[in-house]
Order: sequence, then structure tokens, then C-alpha cells
Amino acid sequence: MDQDSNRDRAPLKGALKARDTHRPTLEDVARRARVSTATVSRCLNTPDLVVERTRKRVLEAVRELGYSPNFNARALAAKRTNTIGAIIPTMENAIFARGLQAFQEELGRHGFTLLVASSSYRADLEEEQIRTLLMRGADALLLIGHDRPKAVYEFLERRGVPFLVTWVYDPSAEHQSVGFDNRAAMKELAQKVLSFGHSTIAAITAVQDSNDRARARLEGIRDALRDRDLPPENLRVLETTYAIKSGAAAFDQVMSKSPIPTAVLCGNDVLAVGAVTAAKAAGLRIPEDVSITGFDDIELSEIVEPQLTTVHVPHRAMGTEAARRLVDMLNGTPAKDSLRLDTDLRLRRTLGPSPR
Amino acid sequence: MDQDSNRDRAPLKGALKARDTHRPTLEDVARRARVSTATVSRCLNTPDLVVERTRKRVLEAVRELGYSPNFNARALAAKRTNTIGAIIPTMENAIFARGLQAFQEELGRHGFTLLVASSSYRADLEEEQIRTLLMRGADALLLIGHDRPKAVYEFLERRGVPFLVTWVYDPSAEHQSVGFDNRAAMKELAQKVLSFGHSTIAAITAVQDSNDRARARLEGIRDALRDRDLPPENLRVLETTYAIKSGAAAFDQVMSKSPIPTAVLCGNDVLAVGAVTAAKAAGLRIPEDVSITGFDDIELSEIVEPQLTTVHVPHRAMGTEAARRLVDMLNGTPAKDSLRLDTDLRLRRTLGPSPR
DNA sequence: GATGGAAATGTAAGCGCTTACAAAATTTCA
DNA sequence: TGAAATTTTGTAAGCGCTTACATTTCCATC
Repeated sequence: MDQDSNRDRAPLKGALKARDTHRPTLEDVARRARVSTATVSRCLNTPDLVVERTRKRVLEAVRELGYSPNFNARALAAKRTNTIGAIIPTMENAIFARGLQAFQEELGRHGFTLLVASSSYRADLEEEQIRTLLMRGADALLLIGHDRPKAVYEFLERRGVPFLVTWVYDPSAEHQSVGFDNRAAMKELAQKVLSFGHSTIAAITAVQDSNDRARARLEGIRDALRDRDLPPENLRVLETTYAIKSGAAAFDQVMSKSPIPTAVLCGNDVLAVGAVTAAKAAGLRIPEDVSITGFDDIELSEIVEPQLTTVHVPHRAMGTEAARRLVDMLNGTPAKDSLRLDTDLRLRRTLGPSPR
Repeated sequence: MDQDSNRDRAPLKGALKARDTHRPTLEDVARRARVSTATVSRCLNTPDLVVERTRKRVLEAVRELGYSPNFNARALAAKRTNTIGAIIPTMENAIFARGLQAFQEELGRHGFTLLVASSSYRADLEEEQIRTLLMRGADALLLIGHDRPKAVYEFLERRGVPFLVTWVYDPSAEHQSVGFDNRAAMKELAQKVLSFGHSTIAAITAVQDSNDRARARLEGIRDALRDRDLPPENLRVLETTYAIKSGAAAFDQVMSKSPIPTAVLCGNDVLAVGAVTAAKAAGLRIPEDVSITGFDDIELSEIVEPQLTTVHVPHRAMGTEAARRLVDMLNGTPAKDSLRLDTDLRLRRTLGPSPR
């Protein structure tokens, strides 16, 4: 039996009406404090415009009634929500979570609220989420990466919505960004790998489509090879989805076909962790038999054994600075140039000399 | 130079007004389709009430103008947002993410949207988030665990907001829940540990305050000891915050004071992973020198070495069922009894026979 | 072809706020 | 002391929708 008679209810409307002991409105507060609704509104939004005596009386009434403003009504009237939307590719893994945490904290300091949506790395869903966030009244948006249809940017601009791109730094791009140079960072890592004598390389990359970070990272590897005059054939590239298992499968595949690489550079730590587990399962020693590297420096990379050599990304700095800039934009501060933040190589245990 | 003259802007209002090429409203659509706003509204919300010919004309106008409804205005007028709020303790680790994913998917199937907030495991912040979500018009709420001030429940009930507790199953609690029996699950694990001959035990638990899951899990361990007639002194308990490092620190502490336990049961996988890394750092073999267990079965538990013995929690089933019930509540279906979902022991490598 | 009832559409009153603008109260200062 | 300037408060018009109710249109029936 899954019914519970002491709690049965009428259909929605009846239920709501019956139980809603009239949530107090501005007008209730106004009546109680014997002022106009305008004054109450001012007490809440621009307290300096109200003389102390009145203000006290009003706030007293607010407390007594347990009043809290109706966000939707406020947004409708003010045409402003003090909300900033962010669309990230995924919530499942924590890469974006930390940056977003800092973003939110900084927003909070300026009286703004964060609304998050995730696109599952899908361009069409991202567009939908953008529309949803704007429908909900987001005053500005935070976007990850530059790569999206031109129409999206046009839409945003037509609407006059301030937005900022993050997680990348690309001064050649058309829009302002706060991030790091994925290509240069990966190139630096790849150079380090090559300096260990590796010359037959594999790259396991995230899906490149609609993902400029993934593409830039791959280009970084190519840059490094080129600098050393290694032919492009020395790099084998595999593309796969963002999951530990995918990394493992890709690793198996890469190691099963000649020429077998001595180093496998992964587009992110999640793939790299998958590669590490697959290598161990195959009885390979890391880094004696094969070197593996990641990118992002998520928590996992220090837990996995051996610890992952990777690139540390300035999550928090990005989040904080992005928040500041977005708030500035909403306050009418002139736009700034894109900001480049630094990455760090984290040389840990999965990178070693080439066995050949 | 961080200014960019081709993008400089007037202060906010000017900027918005200047750039806002009049976002189309219902009225614009109505005019274009030569019907009343009511008809347009009906086309969007209750299309069966509109005859095909008109509907087509209206939808055509919608498309041509690129109209999308103003969520806030809609919420204000309809007193309903089709939004359900969820407050989870943390976004940083993925435990709740997967359950929430399923929750969201199921909500989507019923035309509802999810709004997430996180409380950082703090009761005061949770209250604030509840208020925020309700201000934003959430029609119903998903809450984690039963343990919160009575006043919160009273507030929710006075407001007539349907809500559901999850991540726990406790038929003795006052409110409906969809979850699993934390105490019984941990007891089962602890029994298994004891069956391996361990008798000097330590528990590293999450902060117990405002966290009935943490308390229930600890009680589960005590239950198991009691069943075996082991005295309570054989269990040493350490409480610490939710982080890998905290788990590591707690482990070091527990192993540095006699009597030294042969098994360390952790309240969750994050703490357990910390314990595992600390053990390895201290040169202890797992499970030869010490056994360690977790709870939750997050992805990490299969990555860490040795793989973690833990309790698998039915994230997705909880999310899906919780969504269904909440939607039902909003549709006026009579309340149901709490639902108990099953957990599974995942016996992996960190649990072995007692060395003594 | 008139009639009644159902189906489709329109009219207009809000929903709970913010904010121009107007009015009243208070302060300033000649 | 009183007019002007300033501060404080009030009035009321929306913001963009939904929906109860009124009206019109349509169609089946006699």
C-alpha cells in the first residue's frame, strides 16, 4: 500500500489555495507599517532614500510578517535580476566546479547570483541553455570556449547581453576572454615529453567538434613535434568522449597497433586516468614502458598511481576575474582586452625517459 | 592597456536601451498574427484550445519574430514556474551530481526544470537557499536528509510547498523520503569487516551535526559491534570535514595512538581515499596491515589503489523516483509512503583479514 | 432557415513589484 | 519669518504574461 490517507489532497489549485495562508506581499508590509508600497520597496532596495525612523518601522513590519520579495515580480518590474548565467560543458566531473565556485563567490560579493546550466558538451543544448537562461532573465552570461555558431553571438549581441568567454585565451578571437592559452600550455608539456627522448607519440583527445580547447591542445602537441622536426606521422591521434572508460579504451586501441608509442598525451586528466588504468591492466609499467600525461590537474591526478604528470589550470583565478569583469560590464565599465592567465606544468610520476 | 575603444559603452541603462532592439513580447506576436494576446498565450500553453488554422498563423509569427516568453512575467501571472528546486550539500564532489542528473532527466520528461543550490554542508546556508529557491518561485523542493530545524519544516508547510527528502530512508521520520537505509547499509558493511576477524576498529566520519546520514552510518557500525558483543571501546571515532586531505589527516591521527585499529571504516569514499593515500604514504600495506572501507561508491573508489571496498548507493534510482513523486505531488496525487531503495556491498581490494 | 449548444476567440483584470513624477514635509538661509 | 531648496513620501503607470468571463463563430439538428 502506498497511499497515506492522512495526507491526501485535492488537485493542485484547490490544494494551493487551501494551504496558502496568503504569502505576504509588499502591500501587506506597507499597510502594516502605514506607508506606501513605494516606501517599502525603497527600504529594501535603496535604504538611504528613506529616513531612519520610517525605515525601522518598515523593517520591523517585514520581520513580523516574514516577508520576502517575489523574485519574479521584481525582475519583471525592474528588468534586471542581478543574476548571471553560466553554461558549462559538464557537472559530472569537477574541473569546472572549482572555477565556478570562485566565480560564484566573487559574484556574491557584488550582490549577484549565479545560475548554472550544463550542455553535456553539445552545441545544440548549449544554445537551448543560453535561451533558457535569458528567458529566466540572466543579466549576463559566462561561456566556456569560443567555438559556437556565429548566430549565437549575433543573437547575444542583438539582445545586448554582456557575455564573457573563459577557459581559453585567444587574442585573435573576436570576443573578450579570460583564460589560458591551451595551445601554448600543451606545447610546453609536449616539449617536456619530447625532451625525455620520446619520438613516437599518441594523443588521446576529447571530441574536437565545437571544442576549441581540445583542438588547441592537439595543435600544441603538433607545434612541439614540428619544432623538433619530427614528422607528423610520429603522432597518432585518437578522439574519444569525456570519460575514464573512454580513455582506457582509447589507450588499448593505441597500444595495439604498430608503431607503438612510448608516450601517450591525453587531452585531459579524465582520459589520462583511464589510460593509466588501462596500462596497468595490460601489465605495462608507467613510466618505464610508457609515459602518460594529462591536462587540467584535477584532484584525481594526485590520487591515481603513479601520480599524473599534467598541466595545472588556474581555475579559481579565472572564475574570480571573470566575475569581476562581468559585473563591471553590467555597470557600464568599458570593455577590456582579453586576459591571459598562466598555467603550470606539474611534473609527477607518469612521465619518464623513453624506453627506446 | 586594457581598454578597448571599439567597445566602450554608456552606463548600463543607456547601454541597454540603446542596444535592445525591443525584445518581442506576446503583444507583438498577437499583433502580427492578428489575434488577441490571449490566443497567443493559449497557442503556447494549451494548443488544443486553438483551432489549427489560427495556431499555425500564430506559431509562424512566433518564429518570424524570434519570440520567446518572459519567464518572470509568466511565473508572476500563472503563479507557477514548473521549476523544482534541489539543495545539495556540495557540488565539488560528484556524489550528488549523478543522482541529480537522473532527477533532472525525469523532471524534463514531465516538463519541469531543475534549479540547484548547494549548502556547503551548512544548516544556515541551507535555510537561506531554501528561501532563495522559493523566492525564485520553485514549485517544490528536493532536500537531502531529514535533519534540519523544525522551523524549516513549519515554514515549508505553512507555505504549502511540496517537498521530498532523499538520500535517506527512515520510516520513523515525520516526512516522506526516497532513499536507502544508511544505518542498515553501514551495519552490513561493518558486519562483513568484523567477519574478517577485525576487532579493533576506527571510524572516520563526516561531521555529524545536521547530518543524519553521517550519524546513521556511525550507528550502523555500533550496531554491528553490539551484535558481536564487542565493547564500545573497541571502536574509536574521529570526525572530520568532507575532503580527501581531511581523511588522510584523520587516518594519521588514528594510527598514531594505541590501540591501533586493524580496520578503518570511513563515512564516505572521499574520506576513505584520503585514508588510503595516507596509509600508503606511511608505508602500510592495504589490506595486509590495515583494512579501509568507504561508502557511496563514487568513481574514485575504483581508481584508487587498491580499489576501495565500499557501499554502492542507488543514485539514479533515487533521483528518478524522487522526481516522479514530486511531480505527482504537484499534480495533486495523494502522498505516498517513504520508499526504501537497496544498497549493495562492493567488496574490493581494501578489505582483508585482520593481521591480529 | 432558425435554434441551441459547443468551440474558438476576445476583453480585461490582475500577478507583485519598481520607479518616474508629483506632493508633502523638512531644512536652509536671507 | 517665509520662500526656496532639499529631503522624504505618495501616486500610479506599467513590466509581460495568464485566465475568468464575455462574446462571437461554427455546426448539427429540427
